[in-house]
Amino acid sequence: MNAAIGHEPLTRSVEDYLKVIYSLSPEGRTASTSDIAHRLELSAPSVSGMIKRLSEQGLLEHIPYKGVQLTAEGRRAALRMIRRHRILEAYLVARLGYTWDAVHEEADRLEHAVSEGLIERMAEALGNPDADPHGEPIPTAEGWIEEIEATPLAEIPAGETVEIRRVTAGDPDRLRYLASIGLQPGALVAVV
Amino acid sequence: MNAAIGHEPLTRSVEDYLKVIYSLSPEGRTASTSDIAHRLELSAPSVSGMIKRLSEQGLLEHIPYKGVQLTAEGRRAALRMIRRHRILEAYLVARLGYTWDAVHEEADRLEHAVSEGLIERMAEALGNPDADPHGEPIPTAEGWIEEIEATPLAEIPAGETVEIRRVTAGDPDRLRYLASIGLQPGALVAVV
DNA sequence: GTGAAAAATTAGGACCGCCTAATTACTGGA
DNA sequence: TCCAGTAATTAGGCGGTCCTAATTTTTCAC
Repeated sequence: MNAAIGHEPLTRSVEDYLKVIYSLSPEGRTASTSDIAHRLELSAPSVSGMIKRLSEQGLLEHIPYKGVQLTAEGRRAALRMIRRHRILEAYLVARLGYTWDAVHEEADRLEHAVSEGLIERMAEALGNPDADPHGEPIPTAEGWIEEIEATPLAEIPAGETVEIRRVTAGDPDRLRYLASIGLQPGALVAVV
Repeated sequence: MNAAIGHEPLTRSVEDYLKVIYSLSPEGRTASTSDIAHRLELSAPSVSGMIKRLSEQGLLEHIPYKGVQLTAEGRRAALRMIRRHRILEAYLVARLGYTWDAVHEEADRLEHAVSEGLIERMAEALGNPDADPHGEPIPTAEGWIEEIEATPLAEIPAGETVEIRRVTAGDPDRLRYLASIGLQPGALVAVV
């Protein structure tokens, strides 16, 4: 019945599981119980139990003792959360003076509470950006996400000048340091 | 231990109870179980159970079969939620194009998720407003709330011209109607 | 190929926040 | 004053999400 309107409301927990599983199972690969548990800072049995419920709900496929993969529906829900998260981060930085090291935590809580409508208003207010402050691509409302390709800085030969695409660090201290030396998406750096 | 830092984190449910109890027990009066249940759209036994937990936590005082009243701590928490709610409403209207009939629902969800810091940034971005879009006063961060005095429009004698202070309607349809005839806080109306 | 370590699951329990049904306490009219 | 109606509480349950302890399955090194 709710399938008709697109998606039944998911709990915060479920939303968190889906996001983590999405990021742990790229390209048709599979996420393990213990990796999920580690990322969510939960015990493995808790994750086992949730996996059972989620696969019964059709959000993921589970091969016992092997791993877990999102279904199309699970992936859609995960991308919806990632879109929310990244638009929130972009908005907080652009409009409310947040620094990129501080937005993650705030967005992590807000992403469960904002309505679809508010997210779209925020996106629109920003001119529908396609990346968040860290350079991560923002999925479209339809669930399409750009596969961005970038070469790790470490692999750039000395002497070349390149543009920073994204910064995958998560640690606030590290992010502050990187910002302090100007190492942010869009910056041009010469490798020495 | 958490009392030292001001307040332990409250659950969404608890926050909702405190808000409702605050609004139902003005001036040292008491709120009844059934009124609370009605406002929260919960069963009376659920409310009874929660009241027990909240009074054990020191957030309210309960005289069985008589009613309930917030403690200083409960009142502080309630005012914190009201501040959040009203700043959110003000921000959504001022900065994201919401109309005053649509903000309530959004703020009701966000108020549980925003950080103190975000609320203060929003307030600051708006120049620390002292009322929300409905004219309701916004408590300060310290928990002080303006007692606004206004005369119901119905009590104004015909022929007088007065300024609308606040509009206590909650129904979105009614609010849209009132907005359509210009009946919003700040408007000057002549009573006929 | 086997046995120990690692990973995953099952078993069993707790807490929160809700419910309905049953009971108890209060209140106001005859 | 007493009793009926109303309000509140207690009793007992349930789903969701977490936990620890015990068990099972898999994997890997020898």
